[in-house]
Parts: sequence; C-alpha cells; structure tokens
Amino acid sequence: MIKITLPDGSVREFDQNVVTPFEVAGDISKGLQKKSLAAKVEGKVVDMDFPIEKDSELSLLTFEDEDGEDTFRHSSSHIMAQAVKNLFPGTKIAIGPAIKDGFYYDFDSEHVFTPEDLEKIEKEMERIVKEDNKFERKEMPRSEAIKLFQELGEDYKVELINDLPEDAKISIYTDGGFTDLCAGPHLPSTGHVKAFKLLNVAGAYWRGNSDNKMLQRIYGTSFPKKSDLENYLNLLEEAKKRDHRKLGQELGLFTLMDEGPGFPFFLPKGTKVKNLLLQYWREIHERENYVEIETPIILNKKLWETSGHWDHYRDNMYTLKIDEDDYAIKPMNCPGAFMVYRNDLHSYREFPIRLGEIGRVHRHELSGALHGLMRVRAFTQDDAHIFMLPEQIKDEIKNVVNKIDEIYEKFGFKYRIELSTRPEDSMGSDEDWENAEASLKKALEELGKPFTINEGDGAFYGPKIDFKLEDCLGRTWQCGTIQLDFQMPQRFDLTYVGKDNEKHRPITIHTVAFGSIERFIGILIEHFAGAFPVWLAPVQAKILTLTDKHNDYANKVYNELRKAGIRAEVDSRNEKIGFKIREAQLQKVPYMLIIGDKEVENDAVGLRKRGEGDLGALPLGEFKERVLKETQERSL
RNA sequence: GCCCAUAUAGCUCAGGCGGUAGAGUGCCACCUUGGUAAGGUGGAGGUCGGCGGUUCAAGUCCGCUUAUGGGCUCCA
Repeated sequence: MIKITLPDGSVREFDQNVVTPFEVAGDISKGLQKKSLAAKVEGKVVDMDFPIEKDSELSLLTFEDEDGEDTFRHSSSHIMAQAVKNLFPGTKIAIGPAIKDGFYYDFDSEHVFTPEDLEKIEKEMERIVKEDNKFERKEMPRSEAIKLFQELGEDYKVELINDLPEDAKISIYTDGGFTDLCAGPHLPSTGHVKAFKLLNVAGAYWRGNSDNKMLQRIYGTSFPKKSDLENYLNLLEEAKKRDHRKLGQELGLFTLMDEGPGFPFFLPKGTKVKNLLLQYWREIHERENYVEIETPIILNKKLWETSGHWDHYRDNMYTLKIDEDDYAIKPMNCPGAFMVYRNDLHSYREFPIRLGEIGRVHRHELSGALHGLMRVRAFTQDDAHIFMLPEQIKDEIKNVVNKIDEIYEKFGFKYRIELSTRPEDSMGSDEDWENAEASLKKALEELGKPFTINEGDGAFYGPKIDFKLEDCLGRTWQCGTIQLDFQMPQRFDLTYVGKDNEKHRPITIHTVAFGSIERFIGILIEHFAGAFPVWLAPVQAKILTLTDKHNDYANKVYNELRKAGIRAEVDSRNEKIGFKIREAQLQKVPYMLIIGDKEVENDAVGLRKRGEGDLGALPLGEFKERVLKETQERSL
C-alpha cells in the first residue's frame, strides 16, 4: 500500500506496490487528470507515469504552475526539433529549453531558415501533435548514451553528455521517431500542445560563447488552448504600441539618425522631460547632502592608466590625440570625481563626502547591441561617489538603497535587485572582494530587500547591487546600481586624516539612481505608454479654441499659465474642436482647455482630462492651482 | 563584432514576371466659424539608404556598404 500526501495535507491510499501521478490524478478527478502535465514527487519534478514506490508527498502540475508551464514549453520545443529534423534531414540539434513566455531550440543546419520555413515547420508540428505520440523516458549508462547520439550524428548532444557529472543519470525521451537527450520531465504525449506559434529566427552562439559556431535559434511559444495563444499574441501587439522608439518618434521626444548610431538626438519635448528628471534628481540629492561637481569629458591617457580603465575597459573607450598626447573620452565619471577628491586634503570629520555628477559618458558598444534609448553609445549618468569610513559603509549603502527606492516609487516602478559578484577580468585581492561582497549582502539583508545573486557580473573594480527595471516586453534593464570599490582609492592614492592624525584610505562607493537618464526615459515612456504624469509631461495643458473669435482670450489664458510656470500650448488653427481634441489626445497631453463663448464670459476654461474626458468648466484660477499642486507633489 | 531580416514622400505603407513612382496622413493655400477623438477643395514634397555591377532599360536582379529590427555576445 502506498500513501500519497497532497499539498492540502489530505492523504490518499493506493492498494498497490507502484502508483503513478497519472493514477493519483485520476483518483481525484477526471478533469484534473486531463489537465495535469507533470507532477512534483518529494520535491522533484517528474513525468505523469513516474513510478512511485513508497509513501510520498505529491503535487500535480498544470499549466498554471510554473513547473507545469515549463514542462509544456519544453515538450513543445522537442516537437519543433522533431519537425525540423523531419523537414531538414541532417540538421543537428543543440539545446531547446523553455524560457519565459515560450521556448527555443538551437539548430546547426546547412539550410538557412526563413520565415516561410517557420510556417512549414508549424505544419509539420501540427501533424506530430495530431499523432499524439507518447513521450517515453529511458535511462541508460553514459557509454551507451554517447554511442546512441554518435550514431545519430548529434555531436552537440555527445558534447553535452561528456560534460555531465560522472554520476549523473542519463535519460533520453522518445516520441514517435524522435529521440533527444533530456532530463525531463515531459508531457504525457504530444497531443497536449494544442496551440503554438513560431515567432522568429535568430543567431545564437553554441553555449553562448562567441568563439563557438553560430547556430540558428528558432523561438516559439505554446499554450494548452488556442484562445490563450491569441491573447498572448494580442498582448505582444499591444506591447509594441508602447515601444519607446515608436512613441519617441510619435511624441517628438527623441530621434536616432544614421549620422550618429547609438548617439540619440533629444528633441525639445524629450529634452524637457530629461531636464525635469534632473531637476527632481537635484532636489533629492541636495536634501540628502550631496554636492554637485562637473568633470571633463576628455582626459589624458595617464589618468585612465591609473584608474585601470586602459587595461580593463579599453575596448569600450573612444580615444583621440591632442597635440602629441593620447587622450580618452570618459566612459565613466569616477576618475574625474577622484581627482576632485584629491584636490583637497580631507579629514575623517568631513565624512561621508557625497559628490554627485550629471556626467555624459561615451562607450563603444557593439553595433549589434544598440537598442533605441536602452543601449546607446553616449549617455548621461546621474552619478555619485561617496567617500567614507569603513564603519559607515553599511548605513551609507542603506541610505542609498532607500533613496533609489524612493525615486522608483515616485514613478510606480516595480524593480528587482541583484547582487553581482567578482568577474573574471578584475583587479584586487580575494580578501577585498570577499569583504566587499559581504558588506553589500549584509546591507540588503538588514533592509529586508529580496535580491538574487548574479555570479561574476560585478564591475572590474568591485561588486555591485543592481536595480533592474522592465520594458514593455518584460526585458529587464539595469538602471540603478551601487558599486563598492576598494581598488580605485588605492590606485588614486586617496587619503584622509584620521583621529590618530595618520593618513588612511577612504572607502568609496559609486552609485546611480536613474543609471542612464536616456535608458530611464526609455523605461518611463514604455511604463506610461507615453502618457506622462502632469509633472513630467512636456506639454501640461493644450488650449483649444472653438473659433478664431476666442483667440484673444486663449492667448490671455496661455500667458497666465506660462507666467505661473505651467507648460502650455495654444491650438488656434482653423479646425473643428473634435479634430483638435483628437490631436491633443494622441499627443497624450494631460489637460485640454476648450475655449468658447461660455469660457470667455466666465473667465473659465472647459476642462478635459486625458483618459477621463469632459470635466466641465472650471475657473482659470482653480485650474492653475490644480496643475501647480500636481506638479509640486509630482503625483502620478 | 556575429547570424537572420528590413530600408520607397516628414510619418505609416502599396508597388505580380525589370519599361525612369503611388495611397493615407502630415505640410501649404482657399472655402468652412463648427462645443468635446478626423469638415471640404486644391497644391507642393521622393535622383526609391549609399556605392558598384548585369541590362537597350534597375525601386525591381547581383555584389559590397551603412543604418535599423529580432537575437547571441557584452554592458547603464
């Protein structure tokens, strides 16, 4: 007899020696049996026909569970690989995992896959799904597995097996005529994959290493129901409408030109948004006792040798000659800030010293990596360098984390924190790195902020806490960061005079809140779908005249608003009011002020709010107060 | 940097098999003076991303190149 304990604590008994999750599901209900894709037995994800031989805890996984969804997508990728191999014999298969919202499989093929091929592959997949082949698991010894895949000509699989740990159980799955190396689990059969779509082809290096061969990766997604697939595809369409590159164009915020790949041009409205963000930043930083500096864009090569950039960051730097000497355009602001620190003698009594800098940096990013405002070659960092005593580290980091949290809160952003540790190409002793990593970790833990660890992704001079924000498609981008640095103070021989009247080395952190103002604006545009809150809107109120009789009053309103510091525009064109409203609405202007006879008589404005429609007439004075209040509070 | 795709008017896009370009929108002018998401008529705008080749003839075919998009790699 076997006792199965379910997640709700209930226990079911089976009068047999072996029971499968499929049988357990059937014992609960036929519906659940049909919906279940895989199971978790004693914490391990397994197939529905996994033999359970002893009393166990079991939970059934459906598409609603993350593991169930992954199983579903993973099986989908097998079906795609099978279809590709059927249609293009000789194709070698590499890896095909489930990913967020879908799956991919990497192929090595003489044939170059085209969008038309994707349709053919989908047709073949449909056929395989209709066959409803069972996914059958088989375990085998390493040598046998290697032999099998050698015979199949699957070199990548052989390489994968060779890299598995000595004691690893090697399992393969076969459905219909297709066999693949796979840890599993899989769906009971191919017939479950009712709705799928192949989305695009992309190049991808084998094992993500650019020294390896480039394979062809096909991305797709799949769902148990057709309607779910349609919903997802609609969501993608909707997301495209929020794309900051599209909105940036439509709203006249910024533009990119062939003449400056990766070097965005900010148009008047985009520049306004940028300046409003910087104004906010300056207010916060003044409140937090930062002082602002400005350091040169171009500095002598010697400085970059001192900082280590010349050795560790040279590939990303633009260099130039001035007279006979080598110079570089700064890719980071830190060396300049350290020079400012070194310009004076410092006492421990001054600490912490917080130097802020709105600094434009240039980095040579790979051409293929450029992406709208999100990845550019010139951007503005809202930088800060803090110099302090070792015992101030933890509190200072906490201050900075709280400050970044406050700023992101202002925009209603969800964010993720990652702690990045020592990369391969780095400077400094193991001990320094361990200390640095430990103090960052401790600060986060004491604040109770959840975070994940990103191994080997630190800066070359120290570990860092990264704040990541999402774009409209759920891609994450690093924005804020706090980087601890034990290296630069040594390299620049930074010192302070301590209580003991001796020279000591200060601790330094580098930190940004927005990160790159350009990237942050990109995220902002997508987050608000271009409809900025009143305080950030480049045009806060658009004055729309009914007829040209109303132009004088409209201009009076305009002048009064401008005098009060409200960003207004007048649309006195010879057009109907519906037309002007439509245009202002598409430009996502928060307030529209309709001016007709009624308004002129009562010294009022006909208020219409973006997203809310006609709000009726309001005395001009009241409207002014309302906007000023919202602007001052920076309300969402 | 690598793989694939794309590049036509300010913007969004049409242009089967090669025969020197078209729509909508925007812009300008005129008519219309209209109360909450597109009023009407007319006009101006393009050496079809760039360079080279094939051809009597190239937006269309070929090569190279630049930029953009989707990824990989790398990073704020």
